[in-house]
Amino acid sequence: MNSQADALQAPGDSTENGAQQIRDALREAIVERRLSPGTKLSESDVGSLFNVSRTLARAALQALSYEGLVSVEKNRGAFVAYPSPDEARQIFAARRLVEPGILKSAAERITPAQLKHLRQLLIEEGRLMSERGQSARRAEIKASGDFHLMLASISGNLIMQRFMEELVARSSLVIALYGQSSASSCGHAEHGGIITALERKDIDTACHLMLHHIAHIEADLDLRERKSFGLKEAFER
Amino acid sequence: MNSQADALQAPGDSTENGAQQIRDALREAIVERRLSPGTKLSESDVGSLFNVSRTLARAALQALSYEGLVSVEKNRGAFVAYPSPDEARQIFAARRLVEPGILKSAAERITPAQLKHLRQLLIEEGRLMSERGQSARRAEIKASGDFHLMLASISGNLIMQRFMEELVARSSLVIALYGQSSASSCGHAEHGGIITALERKDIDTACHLMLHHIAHIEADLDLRERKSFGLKEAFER
DNA sequence: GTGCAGATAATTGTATACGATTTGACTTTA
DNA sequence: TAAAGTCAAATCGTATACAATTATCTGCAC
Repeated sequence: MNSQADALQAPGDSTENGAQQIRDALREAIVERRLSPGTKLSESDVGSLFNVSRTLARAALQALSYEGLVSVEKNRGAFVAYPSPDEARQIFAARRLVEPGILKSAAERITPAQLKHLRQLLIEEGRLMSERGQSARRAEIKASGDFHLMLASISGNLIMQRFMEELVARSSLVIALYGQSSASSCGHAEHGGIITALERKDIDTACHLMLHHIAHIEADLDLRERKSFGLKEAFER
Repeated sequence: MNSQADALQAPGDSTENGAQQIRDALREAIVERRLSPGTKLSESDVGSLFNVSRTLARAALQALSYEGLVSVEKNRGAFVAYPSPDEARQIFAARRLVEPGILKSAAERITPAQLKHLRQLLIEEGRLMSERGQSARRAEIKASGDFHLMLASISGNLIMQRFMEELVARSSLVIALYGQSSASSCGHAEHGGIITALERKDIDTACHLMLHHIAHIEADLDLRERKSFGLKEAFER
């Protein structure tokens, strides 16, 4: 069960208090796909893994359930969320709904320094793509999300930023479940295009590129209803 | 301290489990302004008020802090959130950002039955406006928010619906703090206008009306920085 | 009377304990 | 043998206990 939950224990800022530290470590593990959808996260196991009591483990799991990354079933336990195809569609619908607005907001406030920072992020992302190894893959996933989060941060609206953090994290789960071509490579180029449009203050183009970008990510998903695996279909092959 | 926390204990669906029930009751009390911003919510007090242990009270308060309705300060306790003017602006900026999109989504899916339901909600809202008494006032506040939540519900996106619930609840706090004319009366007419536009499938008009509506609510706020009340200005009256 | 220092009270942070629910295995019986 | 019933293990739900932190009060020096 914990074959995949080995190298957890994220660096941690050590300035946070117990439950938050665990929550952040678990979230990172989920977003970077070291923990797969459906994995059971029992309170005892989480607690002993981090050397804390069930109390704190439970608090962390509750927190993650508010973010949609963990689903807790009454009297049964917590599991890494396993978003349904419909849920996946809603997540991307939400992104299509808010990201153009965030981008517009960001475009109006962005400073040259921030633009430079975005470019750096893009370069780093490209570098990771060319590297090999699981660790690089994880970092790439994270970097790809960070681009969108950076835009939210630039928009200056903390509420939208937090919402985007949730959406990006949940998107990562969806891609882990339904993604086909493991290459989010095309995404990189699109990020570049958006930055270029931003540099030109061409907001409309930037928004359109963003919508296309989200559509591309979604197009790479296979969201056919494998409804509970039919109970029969699961064996007739 | 609890002079304003008397008639709590909301009806409750009795199908929920402990902490959620308390969370919902507290949220309702906050949104309906029976609990004012800044009110201290100590774990013991909340627990004994609902006849549960601190454990559950704490869980409920944590949950509310994720929604932004309660702020918990380390080692000091939980308080009904006291949004800063800047936070208030961000809340409304977020609403301007997402509500047109939600409205568009809703317009595409709305059924005649749902339109009728919206109309009914509007009538109920109007009825409450004409009534007198605190209880009617509370119900009016709730009904006014319910209009926006209903639209989110019609949009069919659970994620956006939950986000709107958070935004509407936090807006209620902001209005309680910074609202000037206690009359959100003008809002009623604007709700009606939006419904009418929806009936005509005139999405653009509906979105514009929505933006104006949000702007009007925000315009009724006095968001000047009363920075810590100056320590002198607070008493020279 | 003002300011500092230590003690005391109140409140949160975390761990542990116990009861309730679910799950899977084992036993019994037709 | 298959179905049903019963029991034991694991896990969650909640309460309580204790430790750590913060706020408040008291007393003393100045």
